[in-house]
Amino acid sequence: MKTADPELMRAINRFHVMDAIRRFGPVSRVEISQLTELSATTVSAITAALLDDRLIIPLQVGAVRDAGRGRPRVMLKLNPGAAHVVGVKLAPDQISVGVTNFCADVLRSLALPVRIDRQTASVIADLVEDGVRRCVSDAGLDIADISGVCVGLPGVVERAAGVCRQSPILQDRDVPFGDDLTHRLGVPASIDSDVNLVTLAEHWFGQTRDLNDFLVVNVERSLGLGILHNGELFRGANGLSPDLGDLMVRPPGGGDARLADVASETSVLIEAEALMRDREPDGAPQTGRAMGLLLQRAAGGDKRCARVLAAAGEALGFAVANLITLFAPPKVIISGRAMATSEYFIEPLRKTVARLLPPSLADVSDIIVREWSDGNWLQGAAAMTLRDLYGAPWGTTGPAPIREALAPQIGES
Amino acid sequence: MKTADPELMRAINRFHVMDAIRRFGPVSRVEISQLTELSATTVSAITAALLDDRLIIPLQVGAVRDAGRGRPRVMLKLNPGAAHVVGVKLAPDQISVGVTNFCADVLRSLALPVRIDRQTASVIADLVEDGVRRCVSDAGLDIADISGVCVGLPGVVERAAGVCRQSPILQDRDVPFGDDLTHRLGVPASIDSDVNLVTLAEHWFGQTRDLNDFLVVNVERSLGLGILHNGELFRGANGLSPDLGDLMVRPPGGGDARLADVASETSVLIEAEALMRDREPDGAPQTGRAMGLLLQRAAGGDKRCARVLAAAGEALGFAVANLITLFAPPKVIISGRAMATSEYFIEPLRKTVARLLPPSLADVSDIIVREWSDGNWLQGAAAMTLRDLYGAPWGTTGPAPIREALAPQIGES
DNA sequence: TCTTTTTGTCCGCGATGCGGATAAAATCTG
DNA sequence: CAGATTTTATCCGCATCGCGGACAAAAAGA
Repeated sequence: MKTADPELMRAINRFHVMDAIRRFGPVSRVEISQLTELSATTVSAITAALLDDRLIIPLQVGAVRDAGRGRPRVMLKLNPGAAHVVGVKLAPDQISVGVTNFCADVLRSLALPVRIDRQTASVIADLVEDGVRRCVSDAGLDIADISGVCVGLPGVVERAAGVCRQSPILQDRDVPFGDDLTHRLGVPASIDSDVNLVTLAEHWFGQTRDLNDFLVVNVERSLGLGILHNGELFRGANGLSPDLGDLMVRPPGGGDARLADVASETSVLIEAEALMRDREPDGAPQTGRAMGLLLQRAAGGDKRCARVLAAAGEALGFAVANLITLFAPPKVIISGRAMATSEYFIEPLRKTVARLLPPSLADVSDIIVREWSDGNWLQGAAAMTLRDLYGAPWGTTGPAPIREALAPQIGES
Repeated sequence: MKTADPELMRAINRFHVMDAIRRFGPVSRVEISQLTELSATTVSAITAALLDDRLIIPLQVGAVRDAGRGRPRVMLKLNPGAAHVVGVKLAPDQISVGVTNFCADVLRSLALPVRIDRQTASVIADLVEDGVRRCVSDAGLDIADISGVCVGLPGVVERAAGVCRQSPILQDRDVPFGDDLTHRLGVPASIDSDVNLVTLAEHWFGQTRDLNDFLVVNVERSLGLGILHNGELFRGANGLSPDLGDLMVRPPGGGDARLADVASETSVLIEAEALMRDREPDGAPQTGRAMGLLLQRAAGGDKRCARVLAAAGEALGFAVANLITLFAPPKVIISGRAMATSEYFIEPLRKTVARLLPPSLADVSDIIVREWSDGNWLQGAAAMTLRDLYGAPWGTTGPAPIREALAPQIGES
């Protein structure tokens, strides 16, 4: 635990100032003062320190005249060159790497179309290392210029420990990716659930920017759940991010099933395989291709194809209704590339949620659909690292845990 | 938002000191210093202020010799008389009221066996008001001595607003119980989900005292869920506490059902009614009586009765498995009076959880069963109010919300 | 009685935030 | 064009806080 001392005070206020500058673009000191409710004096002191550290810079482009008399405001903004970070996204069929500056602008990105499902963790780490080095070099930077790396991957990830407990793209469990990459690259590397990255990206850059509570449900080959609660990413105890695919549902047919086996793209494709094969006899089609075909057929009036998508939507809707019951978020964002944006999937989902939600929660949540590009993911990964560089000091003032060494001693007295 | 100023610093540290004194009974200043990691100087200053406010008192009973030389430690403890609070629990068939002191010791309690299911909110408020006044008077106190009142009731409660959104014991929705009672009694009154009270009681007084993350599942006439996350009660966005009974499940028979209609005592009794009636022809038996009978028959080897209990346990186990997947709590506490403690209910629950949990989470959660008395609930209600009196300063340093008045102004500039 | 040991308090330092005065830099006015 | 006005940013002095070290207090042991 961190005790509350002047240093913490400053850390908190400095973060507030940084946060205001980040969120409200070029902004003057007075505005920061109003936004943060800090005194002008304090803002001045903190911005002076930030300027001194080169974390922010004044915007002097023609001095945006703000149509009033008086001394003109000096607009401050993040210094794009203050730091560079690397974001990596591991997906079953692709590794995406991107270098961003301090504003999370993607300077250079790189996509390696590799089927990593069947690779060992060590091989994957090799690929990631190469990708990162290559991408950094392509961006005209040296690896020493990089302040941090964040890797997003599906599954259950314990960010604090840098360990991936379990993932659909890794055969092993408890893979210490964080330390491994830190060691390989000589740069602090962290890992997190891919959905957490997209959740943070949504919070920092998306339309949900000013919303402090929302859920992100990511539907791709696997299912992910990101929870923003009170402006912070929600993690279970131990810092484990939950895996939506591990939730259990009972399909109408009976029995128990993991949600991932019912409502993910992978499961839908398996389900649809028979339907597809009857007109496409050349074996199991490629994933991306097959999903396109399925959506196309559903749109073309193929009832059976539509039914497969609807079943997945209903299963996910069931889970989403329960999540809304638990978290009551004002917004639920369904994201994904192909299936997630199809009306044949979304409409049944919406209907199911509406049907199952208790009356008292009927109107609290908007369900919106958002398609994400690789750039968004990389921005999320960047944001995750940048958040540390900004020095967010939260989670440090909780009640003290009982330290084992001390507890018995007190019991005796 | 609260800015980080010296005042906040002091508030945080003072709370840490109060928390240490509360949790570790009579404790000396050095020990507080070690527990909180605050300097001896700071602890001395804060305890001096607390002593001055009469919130704590030195324990001078014979000066507990701690078997060492040197200046003897002055043990400090909470001043029981520093404040008095009232806790109220509303259950379908009973109103419990208790007066506690600053240490959450129940000084006097009172149980009104009233079937409040069918009463209007106004009548219930009348009953509560009378009960509180009576109990306070019985304790030899005046209503003016009471620092706060907290009412726990099942359902969806928005504590911050003092409104009960929806409850199985109230026909109306959005009942503003908080303001109503505050006005009636002239004492700050708050309401909360009953299971939140028991969760806080567990955290403050139970065996889970030093655990910062756990779930409480309360099984009585209705189903409740309390979540302790990071040492704080978890509430959904809007401060709504989730209602476990509103979670949806699919019973093996097919269709959708609210968990409350499958796994609560009420639902089990309805299910079992037919079985019971065949030997007990005198109409629907009393609730408490009927559950006893059901458990007795199950223990006596009645397979059908056991099956009814097992079905409820399995349904709840299904939900608990999903909750563990989401929150990964080290402990899950199943609490309740009758059914919750029966092996015929718990064993199927445990088995279901074990069967459904993903391998990566198989060992993270202990499921333990705890029977709660009225006293425990009242302590929880007391703790909820006392927490405010201690001045816990959390949740005040989050990122600033965009204030509507200011946001457009910034957009223009 | 004197030493040793442990506990609690006092003093001075540095850091922080804040309010008010002051400087800075523009427009408006005559 | 010079002074008044207005708005912004900074400087100064003050109060509060936490902390480290010196110091007092209170007991047991030598």
